[in-house]
Amino acid sequence: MDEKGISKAVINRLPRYYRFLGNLLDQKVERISSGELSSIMHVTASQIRQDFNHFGGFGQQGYGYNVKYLYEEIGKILGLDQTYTMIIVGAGRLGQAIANYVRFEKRGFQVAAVFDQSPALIGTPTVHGLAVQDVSTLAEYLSTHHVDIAALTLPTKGALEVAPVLAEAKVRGIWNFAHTELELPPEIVVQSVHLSESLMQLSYKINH
Amino acid sequence: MDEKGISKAVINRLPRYYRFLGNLLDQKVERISSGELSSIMHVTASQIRQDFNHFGGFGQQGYGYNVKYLYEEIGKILGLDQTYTMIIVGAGRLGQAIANYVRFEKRGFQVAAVFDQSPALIGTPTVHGLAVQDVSTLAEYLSTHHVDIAALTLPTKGALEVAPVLAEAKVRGIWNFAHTELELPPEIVVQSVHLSESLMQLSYKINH
DNA sequence: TAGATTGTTAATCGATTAACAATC
DNA sequence: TAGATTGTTAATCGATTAACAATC
Repeated sequence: MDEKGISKAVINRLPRYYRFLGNLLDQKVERISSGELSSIMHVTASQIRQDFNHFGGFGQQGYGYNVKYLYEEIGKILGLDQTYTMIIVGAGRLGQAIANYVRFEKRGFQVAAVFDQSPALIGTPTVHGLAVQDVSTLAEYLSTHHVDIAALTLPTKGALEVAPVLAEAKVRGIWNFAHTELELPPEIVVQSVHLSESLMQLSYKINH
Repeated sequence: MDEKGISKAVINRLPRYYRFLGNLLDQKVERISSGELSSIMHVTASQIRQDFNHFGGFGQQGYGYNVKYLYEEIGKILGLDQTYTMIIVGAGRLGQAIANYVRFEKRGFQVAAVFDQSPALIGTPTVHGLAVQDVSTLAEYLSTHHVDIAALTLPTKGALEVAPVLAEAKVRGIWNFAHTELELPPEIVVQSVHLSESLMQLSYKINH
């Protein structure tokens, strides 16, 4: 299990492998060869074998890969065998969508609190009876509660204000939906989802 | 303007350039060199010059790049000088977020209709008075209205059912938020946003 | 003109694909 | 054992960086 120095390209492919393997599991497929997986996923068999080998041999010569085992191993590499406490900062439609989404889709990510700045939203129950808290009380909340991940579903200005508060509290990761880069100490992981950039890429492809 | 054969890596970077240049414009910056842009964006100056040159010389030796001109040219390359008619299929929280988002954030993308399958949502006014229509009437709608882009903000099963209807109507692009690949004729562009994969990547990074 | 900075070629680096020996 | 398929090395391809001549 030499997981050091795995290239970013490989990591980015892991969730897709995980999704396809999950589908195969649902279809009760027990084993699969790199060649079969290759034709389902439209990538080369060579890449599949190369990718899996970065983490040590998951397969068996002459047999292929055990779907359940491979699925679970990739889940472990991705850290999906653990649980994470998550807060949502920004209780607008996107924040609500993410809160619900994470709750239903993924077991390991537990939404513990939702914050917003708008008086109109504060106190409103959103998901599963979680009341929206005032974002001005965020620092206080963080001083008494452990939080692994904060999802930032609020406008740029708010995100820039909130980022240092989260850094101070040593949150482990930030899932950033705001249209801005966040300047944070290197130990805090930032994963950004720039929806406008995705839409621009779609726009480009439509025209070329 | 030789826009043929531009690598995917370059295209994926264009929206980010566009965002930074937009910020610079807001700050009334008139000109910028690849060196300055390099230090702001944390990429090499060499890459910046290489990227821009794929589309023909935007700059001037000894001077740098004119921010406004460069911003507009990249906008054109991305197709942001045009308008697009868009529909949202799936009127849950994510669909509502996207509908609002696209309306407010980006001028060129006009939301013309919103569809859902749930009786509880149909008829409900969502954004700017757009009533949610029954997804079973989608084919009919498409036969009488021009649609450039469809955003799929509904579960996998629904997305797979709706995709061929959209293909039949020759929608130009699909912005896919469902956790699945869509099998479509090659002339239909698919841009997927897999939120769960993004969250898994965050999870990985937290642990490594 | 001199200084600055691009445009562009060449060198390096990294990622993907091909090939095949190892082995189940 | 023979056939299948991995694990892994070598070859290819593509993308990034470095260097510098062109030129504003």
